[in-house]
Amino acid sequence: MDQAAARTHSASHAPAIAAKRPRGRPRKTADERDDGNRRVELVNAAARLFRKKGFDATSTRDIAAAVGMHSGSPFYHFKSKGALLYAVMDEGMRSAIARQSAALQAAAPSAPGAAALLRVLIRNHFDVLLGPGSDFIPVMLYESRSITARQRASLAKLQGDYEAVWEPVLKALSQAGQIKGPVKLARLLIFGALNWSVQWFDARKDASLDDLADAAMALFVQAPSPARQ
Amino acid sequence: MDQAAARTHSASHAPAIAAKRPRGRPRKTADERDDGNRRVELVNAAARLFRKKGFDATSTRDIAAAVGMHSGSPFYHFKSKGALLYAVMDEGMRSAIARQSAALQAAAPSAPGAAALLRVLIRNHFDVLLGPGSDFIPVMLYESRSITARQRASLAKLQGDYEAVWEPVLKALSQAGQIKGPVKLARLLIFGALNWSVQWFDARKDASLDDLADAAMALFVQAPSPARQ
DNA sequence: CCTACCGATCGGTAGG
DNA sequence: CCTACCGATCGGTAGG
Repeated sequence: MDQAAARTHSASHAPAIAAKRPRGRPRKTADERDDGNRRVELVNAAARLFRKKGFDATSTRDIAAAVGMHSGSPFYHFKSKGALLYAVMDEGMRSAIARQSAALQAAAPSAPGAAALLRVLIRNHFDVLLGPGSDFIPVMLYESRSITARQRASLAKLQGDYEAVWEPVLKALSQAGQIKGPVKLARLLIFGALNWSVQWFDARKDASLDDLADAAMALFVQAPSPARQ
Repeated sequence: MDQAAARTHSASHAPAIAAKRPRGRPRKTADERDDGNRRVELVNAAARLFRKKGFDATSTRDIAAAVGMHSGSPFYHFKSKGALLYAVMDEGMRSAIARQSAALQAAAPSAPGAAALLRVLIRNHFDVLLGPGSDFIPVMLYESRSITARQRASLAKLQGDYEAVWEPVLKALSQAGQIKGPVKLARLLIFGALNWSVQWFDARKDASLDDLADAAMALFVQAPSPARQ
């Protein structure tokens, strides 16, 4: 909670005035002494650059320059470029899981059906992929070739947690005849349809994220058979 | 026709015995004098490596070594590494378009309906993405960040040709009520579902390409309404 | 297509 | 976190 509040605060005022930071102990020059925040800045800059240019095409110098550091300084915070990439992915997954839980929580009071739950999951997924500050998950999806097998295994566990929430929802819709075909393949195809939006979605043109969620629901989920129920 | 035949012939016997080539004028040492084929070998090796390791992580030395050349020699055939990437993408798209035409041609005699046509298109698309020798299109899909704007525009034209065949089919199914939601978004979501299979499909486990096509059809296309028609 | 090579860039480190 | 630096690698070229 404290952690989340600090993150929100930092994110909201950081772009405004980067010069003076009245918070924290003003010892020394009251400048450059805000330890942990530089690490966060590095991860954020890395996420943005890795997404825009790709991991291999982004140099650690690019990242350092983006946060006003000199070329060797990122290695004071991260032991390698790969560790920075992993931090982006790990943080992205943990944030996505937290946001998914929150989205479901917000929808819980109305005791929604499986279709309504899936819409919440899909809508949140589009937000995680395409919403403001959404560089982390696209990096995880498209740069996983550049992490080690051990790191990939750790992330796969988080992805399993993320997808575990979808499984009962999809299964229920499958059993109700509203999603057709093998549910395992349906899940893979649906995630593909959503994840690919990173490639073509343009927030300025195209539809809103709500339009996207509506279109996905219409395409994948059939109306419940009026005969039974 | 001649060109296509030559390509087919070359592709079919090349993997067998790479040593002696009885064809062509056996002047000189009857070795290393088969001009144009080295270019094809380079493109094939580049496609395989670009897919496996990514464009940025593949060095021109890797590609040279893969075809038994020395480090500077690929630049005798291609003026830059980027030109090699573009050749992979361009050849991949032209081949995909040709295969799509052939697949439709083969299905034509039975005068199939829109749903049957879509299945042919989807099945061929999976083959292009996941079938034997299918490195070209995945490279085009996942490495487009590394080509120039001009090259991207040329490829977009080819992709337009490829997708133009899908449009009337999807529109017909949409008008028949068998595909729900805005047809433009449906097309993007469907291509996403198919293209993402590159990330998870494992030919050894999982389903066959026919199973995949069946699952996609079941998920996207609803049974025609029995009331009307 | 090989030989020999170059300038640039990169990830990373020592030592403060 | 900066300064100064290193070894390795890379795309590309001249000149045959």
